[in-house]
Amino acid sequence: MFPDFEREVKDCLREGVEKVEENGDIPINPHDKIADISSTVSFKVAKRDKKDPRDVAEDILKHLIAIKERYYLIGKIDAVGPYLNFYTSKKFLSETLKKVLSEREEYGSLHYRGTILLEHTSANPDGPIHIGHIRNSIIGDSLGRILKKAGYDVEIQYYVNDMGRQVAVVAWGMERFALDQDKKIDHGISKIYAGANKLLGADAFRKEEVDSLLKRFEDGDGVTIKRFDNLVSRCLEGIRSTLDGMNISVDKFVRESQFVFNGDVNSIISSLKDERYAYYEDGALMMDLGEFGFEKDFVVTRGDGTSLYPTRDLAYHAWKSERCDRMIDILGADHKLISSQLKVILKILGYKEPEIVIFEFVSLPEGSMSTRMGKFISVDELLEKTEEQAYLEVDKRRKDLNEEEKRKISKFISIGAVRYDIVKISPDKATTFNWRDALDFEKRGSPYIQYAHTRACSILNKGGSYDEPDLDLLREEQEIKLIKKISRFPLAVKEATKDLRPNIIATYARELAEQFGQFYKDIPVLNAPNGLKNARLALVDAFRIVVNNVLQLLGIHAPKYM
RNA sequence: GGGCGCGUGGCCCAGUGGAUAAGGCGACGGCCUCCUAAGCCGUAGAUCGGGGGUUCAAAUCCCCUCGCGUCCGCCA
Repeated sequence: MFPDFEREVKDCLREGVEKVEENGDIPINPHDKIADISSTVSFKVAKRDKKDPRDVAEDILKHLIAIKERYYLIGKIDAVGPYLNFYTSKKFLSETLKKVLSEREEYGSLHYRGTILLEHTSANPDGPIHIGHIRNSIIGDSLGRILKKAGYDVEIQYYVNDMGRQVAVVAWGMERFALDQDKKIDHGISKIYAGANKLLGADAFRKEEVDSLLKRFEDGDGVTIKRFDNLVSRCLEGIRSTLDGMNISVDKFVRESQFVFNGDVNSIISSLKDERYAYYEDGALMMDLGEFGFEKDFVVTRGDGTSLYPTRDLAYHAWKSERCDRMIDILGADHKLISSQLKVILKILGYKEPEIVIFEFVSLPEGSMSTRMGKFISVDELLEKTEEQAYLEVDKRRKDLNEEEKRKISKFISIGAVRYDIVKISPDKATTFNWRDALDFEKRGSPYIQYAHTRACSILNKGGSYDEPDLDLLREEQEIKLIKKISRFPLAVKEATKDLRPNIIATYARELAEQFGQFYKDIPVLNAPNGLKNARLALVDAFRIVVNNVLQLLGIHAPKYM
């Protein structure tokens, strides 16, 4: 409903401001600090006419008042100093609730169109995913859900690096170390990978063995390919089960090697060598991207003509480019340079450019993580510990529940807590992981929002069904504030979609739950007189629907009780 | 050395051109005969790293500077 109000305010302003002969953009601010929407046009007009913006605001206000009756979602309009403030009408409030109650889980959906290929995670299959990778997965998964809500047709892809040097190192290590059968497969592989790296050290001879393994793979040697494929598939199985456990789904795992074997990489290389930016150095094909602002040249092939990861990535993006309207990649900060070079080269070749969402690193108090060194905290371990902690919290409060129920609750609380803690942080903030915060459930994170949902469910459960509510009875401050917050959900979806920032949804979810908390405290529902009770039940139901929809966008379970 | 990002109360963090800088943790003080206290209310705590500039208006834009992170040709 808020977008409709926004449109009315814009139309109304345009009409009113024309009277003072101003045509350009009409600036409005939807923030709810003071009014529901405010406008700063007065400054603009005042500057042009060299007048006091406060006088201009008064002047415009007169015109607005005269026409405002035709805008049924606008209630009060006033001018505070130079600011023109718009407030929603009573009609707006009841229309908002009607819309939520009829659209249900569709509420908040927008009408954007097109297909998007969203790539996220794409962690190398050399071990389990750790708390750095999961930031990628959570941002990507949440964004995917948000973009679907916005109306896009979204396919999630995980690009599998199945022929990189790390895979060769694991394959090499497999022959020298026994796989720990007690461990989850990706953890077992990680141990071998770290062990192999240690053994390789600076040993040139051993490194040559790894190189020749890689060469045999690229030359299409059946046995080597099978070995690589086997361990990549098994590692991926482990990664996939971790992702599943966090409500993260991937539509397609795309293997890097397919672009080498089907000739795509070679055709990219031959197109590139005909470009005027191309040159050879010691047998390696290079691209001078100086005119695009890159100091360092881009290396397309090794001296021996074999391809490098960025070149194979180019082939992957060229392939994606022909299968969608938009490509979005979620990448760690270490890919900033390479991804902007990739964009430029795709453009040179005439392909679509991906939109890149960069997130900064997650480090440990003792420094950065490294799969190669075996120095990381895995997502499996994080979930295990948070679930354990969540169990203590559940057990403390719900002695009445049986073991199975308590386990079930601890599980969705811990998944939600982890997801929320990560998604709420702006992607461009580097963070340091610490156990104290990760295991703290006494803050306004996911459990708080889930709890608001359970309270609403509990009221609805006890209140029974309601019929034909007279929504105009909802006149208390906390009722109105809650409805207004509910009305802004589509706005949050729109902003998160436009900026590709899922943390906007996380903030909205918290604000929505906070508003319900205040409502809950001040407004009795079950003990209210009949008509009012009916209307309030409808409001609680509307809140329940919206908080459920928001949690859905964050991949967090909305429980009926906890 | 260069590029990019970040710097907001003791700690974490939202806000990226407009009004009184939003929350959380921690601290202090209140609220359960009443829909789950995983809650609600209140108090203390911020020269938005520092300096200069643009603007009617700057945490937000520009320049300089300091600190941290990250990247900088045959790894991925």
